[in-house]
Amino acid sequence: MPDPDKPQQIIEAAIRVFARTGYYNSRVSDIAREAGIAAGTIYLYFKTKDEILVTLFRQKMAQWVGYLRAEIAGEPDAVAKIRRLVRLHFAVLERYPDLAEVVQVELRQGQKFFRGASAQEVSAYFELIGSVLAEGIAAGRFRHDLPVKIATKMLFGAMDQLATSWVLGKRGYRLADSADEVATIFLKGVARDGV
Amino acid sequence: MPDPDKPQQIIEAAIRVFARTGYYNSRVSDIAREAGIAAGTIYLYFKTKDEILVTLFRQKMAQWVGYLRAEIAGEPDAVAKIRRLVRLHFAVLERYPDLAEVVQVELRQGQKFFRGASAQEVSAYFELIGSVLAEGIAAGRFRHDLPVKIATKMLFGAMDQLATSWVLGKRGYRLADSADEVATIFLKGVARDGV
Amino acid sequence: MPDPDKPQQIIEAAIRVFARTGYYNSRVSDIAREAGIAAGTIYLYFKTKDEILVTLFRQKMAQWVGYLRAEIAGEPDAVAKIRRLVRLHFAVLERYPDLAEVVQVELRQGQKFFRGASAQEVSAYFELIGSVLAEGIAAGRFRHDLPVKIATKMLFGAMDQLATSWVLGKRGYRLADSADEVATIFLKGVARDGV
Amino acid sequence: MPDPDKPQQIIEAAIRVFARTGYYNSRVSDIAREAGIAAGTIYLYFKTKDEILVTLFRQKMAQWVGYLRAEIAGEPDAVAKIRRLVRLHFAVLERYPDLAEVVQVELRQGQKFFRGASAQEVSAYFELIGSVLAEGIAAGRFRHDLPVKIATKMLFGAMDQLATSWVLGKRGYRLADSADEVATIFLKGVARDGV
DNA sequence: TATGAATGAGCCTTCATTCAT
DNA sequence: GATGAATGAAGGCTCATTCAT
Repeated sequence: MPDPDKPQQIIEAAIRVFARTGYYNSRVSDIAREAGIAAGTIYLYFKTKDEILVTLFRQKMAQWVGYLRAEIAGEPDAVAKIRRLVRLHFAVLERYPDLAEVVQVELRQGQKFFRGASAQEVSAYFELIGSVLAEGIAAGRFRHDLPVKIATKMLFGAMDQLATSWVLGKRGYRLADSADEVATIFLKGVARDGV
Repeated sequence: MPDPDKPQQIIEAAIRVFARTGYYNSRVSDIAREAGIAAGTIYLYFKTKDEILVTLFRQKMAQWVGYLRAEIAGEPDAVAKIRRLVRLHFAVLERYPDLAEVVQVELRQGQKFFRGASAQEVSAYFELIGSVLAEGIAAGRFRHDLPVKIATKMLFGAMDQLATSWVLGKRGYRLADSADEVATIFLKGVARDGV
Repeated sequence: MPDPDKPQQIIEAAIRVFARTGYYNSRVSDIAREAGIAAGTIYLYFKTKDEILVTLFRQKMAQWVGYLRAEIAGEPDAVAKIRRLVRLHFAVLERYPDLAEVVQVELRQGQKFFRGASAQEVSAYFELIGSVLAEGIAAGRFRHDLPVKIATKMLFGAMDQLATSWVLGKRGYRLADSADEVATIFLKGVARDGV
Repeated sequence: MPDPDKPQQIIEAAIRVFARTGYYNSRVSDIAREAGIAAGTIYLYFKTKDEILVTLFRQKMAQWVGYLRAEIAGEPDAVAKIRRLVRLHFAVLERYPDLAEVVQVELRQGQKFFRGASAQEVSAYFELIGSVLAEGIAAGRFRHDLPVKIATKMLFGAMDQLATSWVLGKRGYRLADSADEVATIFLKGVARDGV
């Protein structure tokens, strides 16, 4: 009977290993050792080394977006939702540092990711942000002529850069402390005039 | 006598090759072929493949930041400088697509870059933005309590994400068209209340 | 208690698999799947993959030679026996194409076969032919100074080559149609002068 | 400058290694060691391990057939040509034992050879034999209704089997000693009645 | 300085075999 | 006996780097 936990264990091990040495500098056998299994075992669950990375990213991104979506649903309006979303974005990264490392730094390799298999998962995040912005426009909280796509990418990029700097700065401070400021600046930037 | 042009030719060739296949999937011999020289010749000018990438990034970042600094110096105030900076950031990427490809997508590999040899060059860009923000605060155009570091990263991240999306979207539209909107949203976000 | 049919089922499955992909390109798990059992089960009946092949060859060769011996026994003289033997040789191959594939093409790998474990079974075939030739010499049908060993190998080689060509030609014609001609040419070649 | 001898050296080394351990049991690094070069060097001249084997076979077969064709051309008639051909066939194998080993035993693996890339080279040999038989028929030395294709395969198979037995018997006798007997039996078998 | 053939360490992947269930 | 998940040794191939010319 195939162990239903193995793939997950391998993915978690891969996150730790990739976070430590980077995808291209990690050997499959490193992942195996980290997972406490034999190298060959990995191939019972993943066809290639690449597939581990793609699966890892898709799964984590999907979980993440799903989690964010559920959490912000309870907020009363678009402004509160954006504030919550930024706070959660940072909180997740702070809670799962290895994951943050992989997502922020390692996954930025052309071809394989945003451009490839995982484009869909990233779009889901964009769509989540976009829908909140649209809600805010409809509610008159944001500029009625706000270019949603641009604003979406700006917010994502802003959060992403804060996170990247934090990761590269070896997490020497609390990322969450920046959340409110980031939200404030962004919200002011997209606010309806006179509000 | 060392040919003073060779290293530059190699770097330009490397940009094209990395843009096409990515750093890890590019062979030194590919760069050599692209540069019209023999593989061994590269080692007369660079100690390792890594060094090509680091040199490339440092040089281009330094040029870029120098160029931006010079260009925005002529602008009358911080607001105009930010607008100009965003426009130029996008214009450069649009003008040198291979460079954009490398900088936006390929260079996001941990260890080797932001975290390592090139941290300094990225900081220079951050400092440029930061100084403009400080100027704006001093001039009363931006919030007097603006957290400069956070705002700096937000602007950089926003531009970066717009650029990345554009590169990954195979440049199917004019990146420059977004410049003014990006600047507008950001400027509004950091503006002094009541201005 | 060991299932007495299992080894045979494995052998029959192996014949089909080897015929399809060749010995070295067949996996033990392929044989298992073909036999409808688990891979591990094979090791209850065979010590190694090699052993399957050796057992297969020995068994089939022994059966084959036994069958031929019995069949030709009823023929009145050496000439009729040779004719019958050639016809049967071809008929068997035509009837069991997978077996033909394995014997003709796959088993020709040095070390493991003629030279090794199966030498005996092949010799048995040679001895059968040799004994018919001797009978023919004694009966004055074949040259009294016929070099029996050479003639034996010639007949075997001739049949073998016809069969191999037929297998490699994807059996696009009736092999049995050549039987009489082969027998005729051979018999004329070894006949006593003036007969 | 690519060494024009390297591929040939590799082929000759491969013949010795394959003769010793068989194709599937030989490692590329074994061939390299035998050739006195590094393993990687082989890949400068051959794309895959398979390609070595195919190239080897094609080249040697072509040389062999070319040599036989040239040599028998000087013989006065078809009968003399067949005698010469058999003698030479055996002589070549006796002179190049490693080649004999590879050709006789190792190359008999389905898929890859007779059936694949080398079919053409084997056919060339068949055609050579066939043309001599046709010549003999035209000259009235062989049966006018001789089935040339069958007879061709018979002669090839006969020679081949003699050679195989000799190789497998570790060459404990002189193969050439059988040449005349083989030729005699075959020639008698195909001779025109009453000649 | 320039070349590019040669090197050989390194790694992904396969698969025969084992063994706990 | 039967299973099939797990093992881990093995090997083909790549490619950064070297060095004789």
